[in-house]
Amino acid sequence: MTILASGRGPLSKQPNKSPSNHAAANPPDILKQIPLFNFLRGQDRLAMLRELTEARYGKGECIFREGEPTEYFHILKEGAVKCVKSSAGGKECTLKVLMPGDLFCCEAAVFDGACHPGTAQPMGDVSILRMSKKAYFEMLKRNPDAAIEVIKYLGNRLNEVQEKAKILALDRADQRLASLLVDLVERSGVKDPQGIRLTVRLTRQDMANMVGVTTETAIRIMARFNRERLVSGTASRLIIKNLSGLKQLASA
Amino acid sequence: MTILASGRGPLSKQPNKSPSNHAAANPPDILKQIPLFNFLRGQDRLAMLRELTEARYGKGECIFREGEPTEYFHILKEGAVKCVKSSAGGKECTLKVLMPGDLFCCEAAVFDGACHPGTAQPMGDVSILRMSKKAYFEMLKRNPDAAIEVIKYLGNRLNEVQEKAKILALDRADQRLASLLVDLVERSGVKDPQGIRLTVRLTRQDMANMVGVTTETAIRIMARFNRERLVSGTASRLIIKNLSGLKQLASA
DNA sequence: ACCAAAACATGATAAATGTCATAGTTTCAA
DNA sequence: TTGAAACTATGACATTTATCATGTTTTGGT
Repeated sequence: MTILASGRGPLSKQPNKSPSNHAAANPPDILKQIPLFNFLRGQDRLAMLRELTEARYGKGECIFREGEPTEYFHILKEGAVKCVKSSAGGKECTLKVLMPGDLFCCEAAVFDGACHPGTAQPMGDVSILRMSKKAYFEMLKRNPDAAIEVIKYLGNRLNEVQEKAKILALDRADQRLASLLVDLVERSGVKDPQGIRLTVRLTRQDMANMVGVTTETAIRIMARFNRERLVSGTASRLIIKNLSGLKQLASA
Repeated sequence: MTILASGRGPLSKQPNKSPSNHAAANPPDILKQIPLFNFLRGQDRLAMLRELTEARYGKGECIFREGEPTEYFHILKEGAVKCVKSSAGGKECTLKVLMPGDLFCCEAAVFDGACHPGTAQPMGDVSILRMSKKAYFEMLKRNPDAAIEVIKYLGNRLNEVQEKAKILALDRADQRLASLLVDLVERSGVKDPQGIRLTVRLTRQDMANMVGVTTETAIRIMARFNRERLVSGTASRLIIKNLSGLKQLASA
C-alpha cells in the first residue's frame, strides 16, 4: 500500500543547503492522506495550513541531529528519510525508514526541552512539512480527535519497533535480512516484470545498518539470496523475486 | 526514582485464578502519581474511578496473551509485569518490565479490533487497575490534556524501545547485559549496605530473554561480572556493586 | 568519456555466541 | 523436612558472525 511512489523529477542537486522555506498555500495532496489532518475541524485545518512550512533537503544533509533540541513537528511529504542512532564506538544503526505520509517528532515535540533521540537523514531529495512545537501543541489541545490519531500513530510505531527488537533479539542474520526485505516490500514495493521492485535505494551497507550486522555479512547473505533466486540486483534496482520464500526464511 | 517499592505483604498464593474484581472506591495512591489521571477534570476523574476495576494475578497466570483481542486499558498498581513476545521457533523475548504506575495497552485500546502484540505476565503477585476500551476512549475524547499525557507516555516508551533496539543491533552480549542492569537500577534499585539491590526478582534466564542471548551465556557473563566485583548474588537478591563500572562497560 | 568515490565481492582467520551434556545448588510447596 | 522443580554452573564443541585484507565493479559528477 504505497502512499506515494516517491516520484521525483530530475531535481538535480542544487546547492539548497539551507532549506528553502515557503508557506504551503493549498492543502498538499499528502495531507489528504493523513488522518491527523482529516480529523481537524474546519477552522483548525486552515490554521494548520497556515502554520505548516515546507522545506527541502538533499542527500548528505541532515534534517536534524541526535541530541539537538526539538523545534518542530514534521510530516514527510516526498522522498524517504532514515532515522539513525549512533553508539559510542562510532557504529550506526538505522531504526526506521520513513515514507511519505509518515509523521515524525510527534512525541518529542510535546515536551519542553526535549532532544532528538536520533538523526534524520534524507535518502535522496526529500520534502517535508513542519510546524512549530507550540502550534502543534495548541492544535492537539483543541482537537482531541487529532490527538487520538497521534496516539494511534505512535501505537503503531511502538508495535513496529517492538517487533523489530524481537527480531534483533532472537533471529539469525539471514532471517533478519529476510524480514527486512519482506517489510520493505510492503512499504515501498512496486510491481515489476521480474517480481517486486523496491523504490527506496538501499545499499548493502544500508541493509546492514538496519539489521545490525556488518556490511560484509549483508553482502554475503544477499549474494546467497541471489544464488537462491530470492532476490536480484543491487541498490538502485533491487528486485524481490520470491517473496514467499523470504517470508518462510524470516519465520523459520 | 522508584514509585513504589513493590511492597507486598505475605499475600500467600490463594487460588485467585480468576481475577477477583471489585470497583476501586477512593483514588488509590498509585493514581495520584499518574499525570494522565491528574490532568482529568473533576467530573471525569470521578467517572474514571467508577470505571476502573481492580484485578489481581499471581505468577504463572497471564493478564493477556499475544494475539488475543484487546478489551481494556491497564494501569499497573502493584508488582511487576513482563511484556513478552515469542517467535515461531518457541523462543521468547522480554521487551519490557512494567513497574507500578506504568500504563499498558494505551495504544492498542484505541483501535477497533486490535490484538495484543505480546503477552503480559506477572513476575509475582500483581494488582492492576483497568477500564474498558470504550470508557477509555470516551475519556480521551473529553480530555485533550489526558490524551496529550498518553502521547507523552507513548513517546517515552517509543524512545526506550528504540534505544533498546540500538543496543540489540550494535552491542556485544556483555554490554547488553550491563546496559540492562544499569537500566534496572533506575527502575527498581534500592539502597543496600553492599551497593544497590534490585527489587524485581530476575533469574539469569529472565535476563537472557531481555537481552537476546541464551541462558548459558547470561550465566557465564554474570559469573564474570561477579568475579570482577561488578555484581553479586542471584535472582531473589541481586546486588549491583559497581554501577559506574557497568555503565562504562555498557558504553565502551 | 573519464576519473574518483562508492559500492560490491570474496577469502582467510579470529572472536563471539550457541548447543549439548552433566551436575551441583537453591527454592518452594506439600 | 523433604523431594521435585527450578535455577545456577561449567566444559567441550559447533556455528555464526566479525575482522582484516585485497580486488573488482558500478555510479555519478565534470
